[in-house]
Order: sequence, then C-alpha cells, then structure tokens
Amino acid sequence: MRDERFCASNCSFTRAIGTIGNKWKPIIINVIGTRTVRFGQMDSIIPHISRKVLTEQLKELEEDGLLTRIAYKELPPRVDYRLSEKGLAFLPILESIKEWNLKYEVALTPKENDRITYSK
Amino acid sequence: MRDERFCASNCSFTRAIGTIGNKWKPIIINVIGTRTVRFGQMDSIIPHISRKVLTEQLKELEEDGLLTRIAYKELPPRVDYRLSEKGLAFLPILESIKEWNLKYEVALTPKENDRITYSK
DNA sequence: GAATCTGGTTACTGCGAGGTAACTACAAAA
DNA sequence: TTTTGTAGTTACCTCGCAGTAACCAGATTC
Repeated sequence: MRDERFCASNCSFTRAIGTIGNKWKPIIINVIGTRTVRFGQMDSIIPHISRKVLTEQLKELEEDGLLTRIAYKELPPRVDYRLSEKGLAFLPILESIKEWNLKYEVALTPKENDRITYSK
Repeated sequence: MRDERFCASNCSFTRAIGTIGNKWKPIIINVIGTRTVRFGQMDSIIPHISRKVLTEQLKELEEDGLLTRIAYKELPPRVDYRLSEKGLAFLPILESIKEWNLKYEVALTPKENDRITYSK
C-alpha cells in the first residue's frame, strides 16, 4: 500500500508523495479536519471505503505522524482520531487544492456519442 | 488506474483527488515544471517508472487538461510535453507540499535492529 | 438467553495495475 | 546493409490491493 521506493527516496518531495500521494489519505485528512472523529463516523461519512482499508490508512497516517489515535478502554470500544500539528498543517494545502479545482476543472463536455441526435 | 467513483463524485474535492491523487502524477508535474520536456527525458529522469505507466499517466494528465502534448511529424519521433495553465497553477501547491514535508518530516530514527551494537 | 453495539482482525478471493519483452515506423549514420 | 534512435503499442503474466464475510470481546439492554 505504501511504496517503499518512494519512502526510501533521497528526494524529500518524493518521500512526501509516498506519504500522502494516494486517493484515500487526502480524503481522510479532509474529513477529520479540526474535529475529533470516531472510527465509525469516518466509515459512514466516507463513501466506498471498506473498514479494512480505512484501518490500514489510519494506521499509516498515525505512523507518519499525521494523526493521533486515542483509544478508550471501554466496551463497546471507542476510538477517537485527531490530526496532529503536522496533519493540521496539511489542511491549508487541501484548501488550495479545492480552490485550484474549482477554478480549473473543465466543465463536463458532452462527448460526441452522448449528444442528442435527431433521427427520423 | 483512474477511480471512476472518485471522478464521478458530486464532491469537487473528491474529483480533484481523483485527478491528481496518485503517486505518479505529482512527480510528473513536478518534473515538467515550467520547462518543455520530451518523453524520453522523463523516462530517464523519473526513477522506477516504466514507459507503459508513463504513457498512461501522461495521457490522463492530458485528458484532464493539465498538460499539452506536442508531437512533431519527424522520424525518429519527437514529442514534447508542457504544462497547461491549469498544470502551471498546480505548481505552487507542490511547492507548499515540499515546504510542509521539510518542516514536519520526522527525522529518520534508527530502528532498533539498525543500531550499532557492540559485540565482543 | 439472545441481541446489540463498536472497532477492529483474519481468511479467502478476484481483478486489475503494472512490469517485461518484443515489435513498429522510418531516416540517417556507420 | 546493418545499426541506431524515438515514442510508443501490444501481448502476456504475476503479484498484491482491496472487497467480502465471518468472527471477536464484553457490557448493556430486552
């Protein structure tokens, strides 16, 4: 899931991409934001993610110091996730990605074969 | 290679991640920068990427309007790649990722079994 | 006694990303 | 005449990402 060749690169930028350059991590960081979020919340908020993948991604984000996992010794279990200073510092970058996309995303142009054709 | 569920999302941010949220695209955009770069150049500059994957990624980046492909009718073939306005507008984001990583990347802590041990 | 609630973990499985190698066209050089 | 150089494309194969389902603990509710 994490590409060792990226993480072991001597290029800082490549290592950074190895850390956050996949589709789930920016989504997860964005969902947490400045809040404290429980595992089950993320599981239901984020579309199409499986519990297994969510667990893996959260574990990697924790290992890379982007978030903090707080497990309460209760039953049924309760686990909170919160962004660390490093994770919080990444939020402005996500904001600029949002602005960038809003400004430049091409309007969905109808493809040739999607066009309405007048047949007799 | 591109996740349809992301590209078809009604969330602009999710679509953005669908566009540039993988490991190769930020690397490619960063390598091109403000220059004009040939296919073979990228192939030799970017470590560990295969021609096949490079071709695919470049095609998707072109489809998403991030870069321009300029093919000269010569033999042997010559193809230039250059960032579009949209692609150029993404460069500052990559810069802030670099700064973010420089600031927060944890110092590589030696693992237990990498430590020097004094054996008799 | 059974069901529920939560945050996982594990085993099984399939599909597809991605690697490799071979092949292309054609001109110019050796 | 053979080789070289460029930018791919194609066929083939493998590995592993990720989906699914089952299972767990143990307190609380029904």
